[in-house]
Amino acid sequence: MQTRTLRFNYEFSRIYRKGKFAAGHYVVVHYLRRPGSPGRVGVTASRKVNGSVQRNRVKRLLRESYRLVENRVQEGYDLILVARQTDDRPGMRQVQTDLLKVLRRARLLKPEGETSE
RNA sequence: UGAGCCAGGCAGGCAGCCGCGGGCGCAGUCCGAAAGGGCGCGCGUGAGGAAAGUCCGGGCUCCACAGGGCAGGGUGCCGGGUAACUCCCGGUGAAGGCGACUUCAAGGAUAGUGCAACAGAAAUAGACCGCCGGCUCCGGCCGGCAAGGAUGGAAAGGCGAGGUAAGAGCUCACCAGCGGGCUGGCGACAGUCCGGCUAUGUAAACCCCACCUGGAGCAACACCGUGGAGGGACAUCAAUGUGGCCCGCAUGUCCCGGGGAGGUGGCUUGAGCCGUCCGGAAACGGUCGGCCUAGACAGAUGGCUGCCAGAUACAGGACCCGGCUUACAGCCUGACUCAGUAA
RNA sequence: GUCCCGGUGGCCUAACGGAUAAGGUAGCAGUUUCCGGAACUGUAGAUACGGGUUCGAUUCCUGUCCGGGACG
Repeated sequence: MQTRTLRFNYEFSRIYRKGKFAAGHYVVVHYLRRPGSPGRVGVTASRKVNGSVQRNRVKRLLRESYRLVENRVQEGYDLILVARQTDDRPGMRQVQTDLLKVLRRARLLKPEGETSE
């Protein structure tokens, strides 16, 4: 993964506090502009997602979804992808389309070249 | 064939491509004075039977501690296993089941104290109805009895016979319980004989007896530790600020101890796993041989495709072991029981 | 992750091992009023779940589930 991962709690806190967010059905994206940086990302699951198996599962799906669309994301942003608690257990396609929808709404995708993929 | 019961085991597999954590190797590039670090390539490795609940027991680490006792907590039939246990194995007794089998905190109620509501005459203590005898003014009174009725979870052993005015272990047989002897057993206990003649329940109520027991927990603990706060030393009025000037104070340099953020260790070779043989009824122990099998710190196992007939439960390590308990789709293997049918 | 508390009607609190589980508030119905409120009367509604000890369990023991707290 070219993008570096967020590591410390204060980094998460600053993005939650100062950044903006956009929510979908399965995922919430918090983002904060950070000029001059290649961009970093952190993946988390809501505490309401019951069971470590479910939490880790949705985090894996989110990581994989992000990896597949990584090169289409605007640079210079810190992102946090938060998995939400839902009644169903989402599959890969659902998470990926939801993530794309949210990123597009937050205008975090690169303007052109995305249709070529 | 159906129903059941017990023990053990598996927990989707294979292939291709992309991706992730740890390890080893390679040498290219970038950063750095260096040590080293980032990016890259290759090889190999990478969650469970419960990893869970945190209910017990240990290892390990730190703190406390001369020795002994009390208090508090725990355990509680017997023998064995184990590092240890509230666990496991075997046995005894009791309860349940036609049975295979299952379940049991299963010491002591003549050490003492407490409690036992309501009902009932009476709850550890006796006479309401009643039965029998006597008296009678026919209302009942006196005495005997504890078999029957009624209440209750429990009513002074049970049941039968004798006996009696009616009754009663009053007497006798059997059974239960209590005490003692003998036999078997390491023991719990079992069998048998004798005796006296009967003792409510509750100790997961206080308690008594026997045995065990310091406290905390890897976010323990150890090391490094920018800055900042504190203390000390030096320097020297040379410089700056305060001040009319000196002393002093702050700024300067060095040291000290404690140590927040962060980093490193602890961190995986261990009461380890697999197999052979031996001892043992078993749990388990021993000999020999082989193997190395996650160590993360926003926290690694995922995605796509194909095949296997179909389907994929409960669920993810966080210092490590031994147990218990709880959750769980679909199966496999073996022993046994009952019912039906056939031979 | 480690350690520690708690669970009673919709909500807030009571209940030496002995009831038909008590009270306040909210709900419903009625009385009162022209109507509403207040007041008065009545009424329904609960021991988180399972097992055990006991004659008898909200209480004692045990196992689950749920909620909360401390450290971080």
